[in-house]
Amino acid sequence: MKFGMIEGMKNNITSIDVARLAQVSQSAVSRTFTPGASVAEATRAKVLEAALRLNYRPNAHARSLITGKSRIIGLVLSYLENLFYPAALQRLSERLQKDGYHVLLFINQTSNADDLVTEILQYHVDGIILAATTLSSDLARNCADANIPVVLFNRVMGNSGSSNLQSVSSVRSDNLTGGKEIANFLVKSGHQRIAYIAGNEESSTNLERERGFREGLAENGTHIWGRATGNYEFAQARLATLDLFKPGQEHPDAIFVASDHMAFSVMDTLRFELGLRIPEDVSVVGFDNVPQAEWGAYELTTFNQPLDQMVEATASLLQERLSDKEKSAGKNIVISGELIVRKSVKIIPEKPDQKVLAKPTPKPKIKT
Amino acid sequence: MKFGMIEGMKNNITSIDVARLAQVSQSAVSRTFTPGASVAEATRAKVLEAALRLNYRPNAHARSLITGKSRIIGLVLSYLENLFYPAALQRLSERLQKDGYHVLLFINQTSNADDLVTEILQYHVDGIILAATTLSSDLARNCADANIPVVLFNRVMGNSGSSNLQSVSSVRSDNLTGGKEIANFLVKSGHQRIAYIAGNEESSTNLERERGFREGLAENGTHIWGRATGNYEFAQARLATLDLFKPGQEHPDAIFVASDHMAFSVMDTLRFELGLRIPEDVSVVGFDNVPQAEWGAYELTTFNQPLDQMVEATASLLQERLSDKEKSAGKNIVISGELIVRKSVKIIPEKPDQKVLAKPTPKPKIKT
DNA sequence: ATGAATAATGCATACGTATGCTAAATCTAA
DNA sequence: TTAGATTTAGCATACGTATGCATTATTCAT
Repeated sequence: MKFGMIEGMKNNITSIDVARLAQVSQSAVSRTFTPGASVAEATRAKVLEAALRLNYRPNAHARSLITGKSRIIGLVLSYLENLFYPAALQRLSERLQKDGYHVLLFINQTSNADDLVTEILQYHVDGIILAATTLSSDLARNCADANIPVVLFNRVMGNSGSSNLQSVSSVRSDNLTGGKEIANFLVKSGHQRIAYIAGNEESSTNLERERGFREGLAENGTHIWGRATGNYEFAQARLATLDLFKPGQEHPDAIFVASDHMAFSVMDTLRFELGLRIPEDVSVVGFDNVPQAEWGAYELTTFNQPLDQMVEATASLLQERLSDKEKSAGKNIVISGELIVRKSVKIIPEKPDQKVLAKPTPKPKIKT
Repeated sequence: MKFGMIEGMKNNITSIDVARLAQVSQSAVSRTFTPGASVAEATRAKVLEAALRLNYRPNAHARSLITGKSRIIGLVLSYLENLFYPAALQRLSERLQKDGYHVLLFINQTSNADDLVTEILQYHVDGIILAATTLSSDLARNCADANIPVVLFNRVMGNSGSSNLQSVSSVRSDNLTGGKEIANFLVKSGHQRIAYIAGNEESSTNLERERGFREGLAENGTHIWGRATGNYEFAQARLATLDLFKPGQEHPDAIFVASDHMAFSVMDTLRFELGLRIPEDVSVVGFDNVPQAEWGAYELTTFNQPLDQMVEATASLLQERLSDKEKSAGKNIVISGELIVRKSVKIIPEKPDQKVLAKPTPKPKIKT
């Protein structure tokens, strides 16, 4: 191999190099690469040719130093095992790229969100999306001070501490209604012993889904028959199932599992460890409607979180904050979803001789 | 809301502000935040306190402008449906964070890799990881010129064009041996009509796996009985399966599917559309060993790609290139995996009266 | 105590770009 | 053609930090 700096080989080509070659000022080069700037078509052409020849690309760091905008969005995730998040990540990424933004990704399986956000702030990101993670009120204040818009994706800010932070927005689906509709559906389809397997007890998603579920059951004159916690994890969901199906005692005839990801674990456990049939022996309902839910092995009835709409809302929310500057306050956007009926729930025909439910509830039809 | 700049409210706190408050020079502040720099403990303390009070964080852009290092790694992915990639992403991200690097994520489902790398280069990333994507030789040259190390993850550079680029490394598992071992296993366990469902025809993973598979079969005196393409996609894998199992004709008794993700689709199709039992009627083998493979619904026999080792190798490779500067040439690292036997393959007892292998291959029905 | 060696500090500059301002060039309307 | 309006080009500066160099403070051995 030849020695280092061979003719024409320069490591960092700057706008000055291009300017020299194109016989123009550095300003002209800059303006050529700044949309909307005032450059004559002729010089623009000269610059572009020189840039092409030298293989020049503007230095994003220098640019953001001047403009104060990095066109980077910080994205924080907790885990990716649950396919809902890879799907969300992919769409968010593509959506932001379309707007000319780039994604600085952080996964805080181990470390906590606060430290990460601190690191993110060093890059002077234009905005932050927190998915599957919450942030402390301290951090929220920091972001507010730095005037960086924050969007919680699929979470809301706990009212612990200052939830009055108007720089924090959120996008989520209508977990409350989701829980309620599932309750309705299970009761109407004739189930009597309805259990709940919870996700992370502190997460807003779990709280809302469970509350909606309880309210829905109450409206039908019944209540949760059994409950266990799966913490949104596959392995724990199995244990929760075993807990609800201890041998020698009566078991649930339906389970609402707080996420599809856990529901798959529950279904596997029911079928292959406990030898039960779904839906003949037990009905299972999930939440999220991840791609796997429609796979033949599961055919899971679940509540759809409209990912595209959620992503779109998140991106628009960011855009709005980024243009309006101080203007818009933090919004909490709720996207309504819908029940997707597949084959994991048994429709129990109403036997006339059998007191099925609270009052009459005449039609065990399916509601969408 | 009150007017803009209230007392003590400053948008961008710089090292100069900290210096002023701490009664030291800007240099002292810089050195305090530069590991290994020469600062007295006393001044360091003063600086840290002032920084804390002002909530100061060094500006990463300004820093990289000076140092020429951004501590950012560009990571390019194609798709995330296949759980192998989310898993890889998560581990890569955590591993790089541990080394103080941050991940700029690009997903090029739609756009092509070349444009993306162009964008990445604007951020003067310290390195690039390409997973589930190849890059053109043009791009490789660009990166080489900019002296940016590139690592292909789970891919090798096609020999199209200049594969002599010594700035491009690669990390992959031993696909060849994997294919071979699977062939061996299927033959030894008594299968006669062994089919292959391919991934993306041009991908190095598919080429290597298929080649190993063919060689393995050849060593056992047999060959591929049927073949179809699933292009690494769930829906296409179903069509490939239907193609191999056209009604009224003999069908395979074993299928090697080029990825677990496709294998799930194949299994669902076999069971729920074609009414076949696994492994009694058909055996299925996958490749990757994604988490789902051990789920009760599938229990998929597959070849394990040791993710942790691959990630570790990738990170070390980058580190090596980043420190040694010009030194190290591009390496191609191959990590050996191993067959994970679960329940999706039937072990057919050797019947004495039946010539099992080598010669006969009684019915040359469909040939690919 | 004293000179030598070392550590700590500050000054000034450079990184690569965007942009306000001024001067020059070009265009428009009589 | 010419004055005025408009577009374009260049100059100079600022963004926030790291770092070489010179200077001063501190340590250490003798």
